[in-house]
Amino acid sequence: MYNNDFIANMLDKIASLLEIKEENRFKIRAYRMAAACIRELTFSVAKIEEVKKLWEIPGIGKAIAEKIMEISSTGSCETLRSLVEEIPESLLDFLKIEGLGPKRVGILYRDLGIQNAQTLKEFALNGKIQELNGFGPKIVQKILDGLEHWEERKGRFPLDQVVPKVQSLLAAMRSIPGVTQAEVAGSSRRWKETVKDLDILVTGDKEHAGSVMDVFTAYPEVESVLSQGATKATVRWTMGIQVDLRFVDSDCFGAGMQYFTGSKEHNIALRTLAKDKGFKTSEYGLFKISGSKETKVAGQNEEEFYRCLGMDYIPPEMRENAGEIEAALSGKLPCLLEHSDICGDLQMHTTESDGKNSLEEMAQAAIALGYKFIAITDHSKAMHIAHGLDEARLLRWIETIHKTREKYPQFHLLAGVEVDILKDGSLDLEEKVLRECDVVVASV
DNA sequence: GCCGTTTTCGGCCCGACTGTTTTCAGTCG
Ligand SMILES: Nc1nc2c(ncn2[C@H]2C[C@H](O)[C@@H](COP(=O)(O)OP(=O)(O)OP(=O)(O)O)O2)c(=O)[nH]1
Ligand SMILES: [Mg+2]
Ligand SMILES: [Mg+2]
Repeated sequence: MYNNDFIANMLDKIASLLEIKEENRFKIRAYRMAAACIRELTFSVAKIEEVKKLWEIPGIGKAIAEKIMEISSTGSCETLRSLVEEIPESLLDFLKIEGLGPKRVGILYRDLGIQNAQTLKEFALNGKIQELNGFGPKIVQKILDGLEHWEERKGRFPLDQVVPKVQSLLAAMRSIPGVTQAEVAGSSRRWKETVKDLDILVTGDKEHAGSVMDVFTAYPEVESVLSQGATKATVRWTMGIQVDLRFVDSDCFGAGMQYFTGSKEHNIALRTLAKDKGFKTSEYGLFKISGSKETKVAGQNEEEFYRCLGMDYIPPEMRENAGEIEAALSGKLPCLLEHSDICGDLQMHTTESDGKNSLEEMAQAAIALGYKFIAITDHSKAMHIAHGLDEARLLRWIETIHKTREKYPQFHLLAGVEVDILKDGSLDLEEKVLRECDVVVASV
């Protein structure tokens, strides 16, 4: 069964090949939009049996729906097969080189017949590439650098690995004179599990933009500066992650956050909607268009930005163009689950087996978190290394939990066990003992 | 390729930075 990511990746591959082929850019965007849209779906596309059902998904039309059906059942499609006859798949790797996009990759292939890394390096060194239209010494150097650092390429980073680093960077930015705000944006603000890069928005007086850029590019973690302009800079840190900084005026903070938080697909959908309603939106604000006149109607405040477009405020976590804009327009946005919505935990270990904290410590910590109940479910005896409980120990342990429970009358301290499922499928503890538990978790 | 209470054709988000462009294309966010 081909999953949604597999199908989306294949549509993205078709899009990239079409780009190198210099197909119509809106056709290419249609493939990219369809891919992004499939990644956001909460059900498996391959399970859909009728083309019509696919077709009903916004962003997927008749042509792409049929291709999806084909990919779902065969793992590929005719469009892709005939495309790779024209445009070698190996060219797709070149797109990852800084400074090489579909146009230049296409020229390299068509004019010089370059389709693998060896010949790319060869032609970069013998001066042939530099002679091409649209190429020069700087691009050639970037190609050579890109080939050199091919193996060091990093993929996406787990969010928890980068959060502490970004907090330190924000602190450094906030201490620059003239800076009013520094916040994390992009996929980190949308709380994606992994992020490709870090996106930082800094606001302040225009005359301080230069010093912000200087501090950012001289930050200790920086390995190289990829670009640096008046309001935007990109660097790569030694740990391999890229960091993007955007600077806007203080009164553009809301619009800047809206832009830089994304997602790209959410931004495009929102901007299209704004346009239909007679507005223009950018990182500088929301502008009402009348004739040739533009009047700024929002910019400072992100909530206001959405309100002026006639919709509820959309939390960053929902900004993926997965129906949230339509929901916000009709006041039907779902509520996000908050930490405060968690009222208990039914799987917890204590020092009685392999936990780090005692029964009382666990109970008190749960109460401090605002929980109404927890279940203590230490391991059963098959887990020797975890010092698992046998029947006799479990019975005594249940008694201890019952006694402890009396100290916390407002709180539900449940007695339980995490019982192993043995190789033959039976449980590790006798049923009559398990019956004494409030909660039994069975695990393999 | 997708889409539609101003539509089935003619639009499709908007802006910054770089390099080689003598007026802007390519790439990226
Ligand atoms: N309007 C508009 N905004 C864009 C576009 N591309 C990127 N952005 C905005 C929205 C993105 O969330 C933000 C940061 O871009 P990134 O490429 O870093 O993507 P993002 O952080 O969403 O995901 P990532 O984990 O980095 O892949 O910039 C675009 O084509 N149009
Ligand atoms: Mg990002
Ligand atoms: Mg970025």
